[in-house]
Amino acid sequence: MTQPGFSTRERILGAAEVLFARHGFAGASLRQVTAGARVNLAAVHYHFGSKEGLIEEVFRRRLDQLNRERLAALARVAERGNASLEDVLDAFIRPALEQSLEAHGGGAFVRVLARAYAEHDERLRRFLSENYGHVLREFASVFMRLLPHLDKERLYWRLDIIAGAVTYAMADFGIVKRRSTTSEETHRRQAVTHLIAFAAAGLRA
Amino acid sequence: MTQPGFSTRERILGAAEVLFARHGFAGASLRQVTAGARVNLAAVHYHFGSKEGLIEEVFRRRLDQLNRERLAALARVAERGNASLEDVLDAFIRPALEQSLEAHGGGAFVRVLARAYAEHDERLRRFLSENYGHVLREFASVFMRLLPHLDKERLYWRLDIIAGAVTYAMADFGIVKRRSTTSEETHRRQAVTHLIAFAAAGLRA
DNA sequence: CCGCGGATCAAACGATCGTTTGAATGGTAG
DNA sequence: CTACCATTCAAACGATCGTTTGATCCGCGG
Repeated sequence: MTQPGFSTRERILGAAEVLFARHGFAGASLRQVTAGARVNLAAVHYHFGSKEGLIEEVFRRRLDQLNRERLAALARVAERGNASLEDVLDAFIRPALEQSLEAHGGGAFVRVLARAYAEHDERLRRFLSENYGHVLREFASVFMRLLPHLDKERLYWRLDIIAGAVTYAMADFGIVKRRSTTSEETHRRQAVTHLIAFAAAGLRA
Repeated sequence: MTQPGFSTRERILGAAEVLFARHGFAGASLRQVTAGARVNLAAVHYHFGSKEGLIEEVFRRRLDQLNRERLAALARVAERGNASLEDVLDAFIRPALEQSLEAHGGGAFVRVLARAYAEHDERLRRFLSENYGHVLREFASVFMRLLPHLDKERLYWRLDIIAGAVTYAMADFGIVKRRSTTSEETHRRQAVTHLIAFAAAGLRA
């Protein structure tokens, strides 16, 4: 992604994603980004206007794809008719897993996303809510049908808890140390399996 | 905490905690910190040696107290003999809640802690592991006794998931918007109640 | 009374930050 | 070939960063 064969724009986005994941939005400088992407410093402002514009584009690119896949997976599950709780959770979580396993540093974005939560930035929250709020609402309505005994407030609380756990687990922030004999891919896949089982039990309680 | 009546050292720690929570470790400058604490810029280096030293002391001060209270709560639960899963979870989570409700900006530290996870900094992780790893091990062994059907690997995965959920919920990163009629204290207390119920169900699965 | 030392202060250090400028580059339409 | 326009480039802008310096303050023991 940061190598020749990709456009200047794509190389900047790729390098920014990795460096934002590693050092944070304030901690990663545009000079580090442009050095990593092997492009001129001014290219960032030419293509994205500002550092803030670059940050937003890093989000937009990945989240557009991620939420398209989530809605597609949800639709696939819903039309089968006999969807289980685990199926719906899988439709939400697995696309994030698959993206994190993509070739060109896909694993970095889940950490950028976790950073964004920690940033607690109001502008960013509004951006996320406006562009991707409908995805969450769609999942919530399906959960509501599957858990008729659960009142709305309880459901929202639990989905919130799950969202936090997913973010945390996918970003590999945990204390469970990956064994050197286990690949990063296997580790992430195990995390998803445990997450789904745990979340389903918590929702059914 | 940032007001007269507290020592220079305490005022710096208080202001730093709030600003690190709001803007991150890289995003909050020492000039902002010393301005907020109403002390001279050089006071940071006089009392803490460097910005890194200040960050470590912000952690040490709160975590020492937090984990002392966690172990005390665990001991209180254990000696009663008939401890439930919910009791043990409460011993882990409630001290964090109580600290977040303390008078002098206690709510800031849980967000600083969440930032630290996101930072993914190896030095900081080692610092946390060396100083507070024994607390986690102690809780794990109690959970192991209460959940004899659960193998060690599964237990560790689930505790990891819970730790993530707790961190995110206490830091108020969620999408559940607090109603204007609900105080921040009530909101946090509700979060803990839902967390414990959810986590207990997930562990029993 | 003096003088020592911890604490605080204003001021400046060089480095690095995001951003801007204006010129060079190179492909393409007329 | 010429003219144009999107792109890339080196260089510099002022602002702000963490850190250091040396002077100044002030309470306390001798």
